[in-house]
Amino acid sequence: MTNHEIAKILFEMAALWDMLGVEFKPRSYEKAAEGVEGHGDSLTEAYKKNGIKGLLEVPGVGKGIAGHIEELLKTGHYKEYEELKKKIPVDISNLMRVQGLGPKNIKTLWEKLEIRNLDDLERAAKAQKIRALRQFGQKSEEKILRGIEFLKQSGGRQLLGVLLPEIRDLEKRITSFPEVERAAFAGSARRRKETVGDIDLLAVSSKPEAVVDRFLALPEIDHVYGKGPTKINVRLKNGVDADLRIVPAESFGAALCYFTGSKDHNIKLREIAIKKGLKLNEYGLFKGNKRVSGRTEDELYRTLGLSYVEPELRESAGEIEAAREGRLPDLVGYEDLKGDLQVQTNWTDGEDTIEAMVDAAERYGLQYIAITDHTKSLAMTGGADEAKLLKQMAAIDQINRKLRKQKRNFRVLKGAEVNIQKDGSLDIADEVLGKLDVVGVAVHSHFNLTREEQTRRVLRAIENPNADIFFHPTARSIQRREPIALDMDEVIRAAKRAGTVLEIDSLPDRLDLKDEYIRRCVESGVRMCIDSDSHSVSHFQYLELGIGQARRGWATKKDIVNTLPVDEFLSSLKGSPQRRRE
DNA sequence: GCCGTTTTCGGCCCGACTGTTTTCAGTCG
Repeated sequence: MTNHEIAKILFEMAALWDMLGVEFKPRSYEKAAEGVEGHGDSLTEAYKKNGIKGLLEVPGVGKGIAGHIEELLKTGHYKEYEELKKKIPVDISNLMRVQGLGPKNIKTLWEKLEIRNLDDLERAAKAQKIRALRQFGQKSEEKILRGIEFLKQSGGRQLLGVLLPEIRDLEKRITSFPEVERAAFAGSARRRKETVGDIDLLAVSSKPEAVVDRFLALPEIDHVYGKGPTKINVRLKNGVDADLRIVPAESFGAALCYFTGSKDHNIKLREIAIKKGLKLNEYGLFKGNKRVSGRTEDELYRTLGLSYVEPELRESAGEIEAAREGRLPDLVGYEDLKGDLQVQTNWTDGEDTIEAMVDAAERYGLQYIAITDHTKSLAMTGGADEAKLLKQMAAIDQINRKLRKQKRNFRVLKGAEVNIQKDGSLDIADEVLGKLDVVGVAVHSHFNLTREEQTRRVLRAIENPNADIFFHPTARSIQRREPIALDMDEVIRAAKRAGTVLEIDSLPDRLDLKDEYIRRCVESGVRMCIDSDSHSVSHFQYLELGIGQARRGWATKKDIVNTLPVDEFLSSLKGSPQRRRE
């Protein structure tokens, strides 16, 4: 059973308790579901290894829910859930996805109209049966139909890398309104989560109504869900929802914090406020009616007795405690990278020449890149064999000579993205690998091996003395392909033993390693690198996403090898300098 | 049902907005 499947049942339980009017339980189940969903390790495995103790390690899961999960894993059944489902046999998870429908309304729709799923809901709404219900009306009915339509069209979250440019564009346009002093985007995009559900925007103005009017006039807006004097909620033509909130300058910090989230982080801040006899909301931190803080986030955190928490850390994952004790990490910065260690060119499946990639990387502010074209067993990309690699090395030597002559402070490293074969061996001869500056190894096939087989295969590759970096370790593709089944703790231990660097691949749909594994590497002292995996000159911009992910994993500059200047970087690789002789 | 630098019992964030209501429940973030 996957974590996702377990989490789904717990989410449904939360809704079911809500329908029954039970207090506090819903929130507990919800929190447990979130904990399970976000847990990197399979609970099935954790339970096999450590029994109920393994389950209790998940945040939000206590004795009660751990017992239910155990029952589910052991017997495939969960009695209480099945009984509640018998009482209210509806497709809760899908119905909850309709904007404006929550547990209470779903219960009413089931009791009065026997609506069980989205199809029933759509039929009833189209037949105008819903408007006749108490507490519903024509507008609710129309809203439900729009919600169903929206689900059919887009359905869910989009990749951060896809939305970020559009979010920044909106931010810029709002900033340019004459009544606006300043504007900022917040929400999960500011926390650099890998996917974004909707766009949260914040503006400072003393004329909020005028800002609302100007925002409404933007051509991007498709539909207005709701608007008030300081708040507006719309759907954009690109299919994404956006919220704009307008606050006075003295509330900007508090509003930015509130709007950035995460929700759990905010709740913890508010609890700290309560304990200090204060009240925290989006307008500021208050003692009675007196605002004591809130103009900037920095000030707000300090008043609460905390050091400033970077947005990427605000996931209620220990950052509050660390902020209280002054032991937050000094995160790797967005300007800290000096090199990029995974770059493809038109020698295989990249679009551009080595020279073009060099120019683009230099413009981006880098000092070195490794050219890492695919190798031969990845035939569809025109992967290089030994002879082609040797030829490319000669070409790179020539480019470096030219760069030196032009007095450019830039170096091209000879590398490859070497394919890991099914048995964990590499598809290029050791003798040639030994001539490269940087050897990356990667999984591009046999994604469906068992966890034991896959882990064994990957360990063999990591332990290969020629393998400097393990590229995109879990081979996931967000919203498209599941990660390969790996015992990540084993992988991290092996990387530590062998001195192999683990990569954070920055492509919008990879972001692999993901935040949770990055944090484990940081804790284990395993070094990582942040690469763009560029296949064209425009892809270096994605490095920002990888850096964001690294920050979400609490990584500092010293955890990331390509923050080093080129010579220091090269001599930090395993086996060097013996293996590499110029 | 969870959780703990005020607690192993007694709490559990806070406000905006909608739609249906004549004062508020439900949803959302």
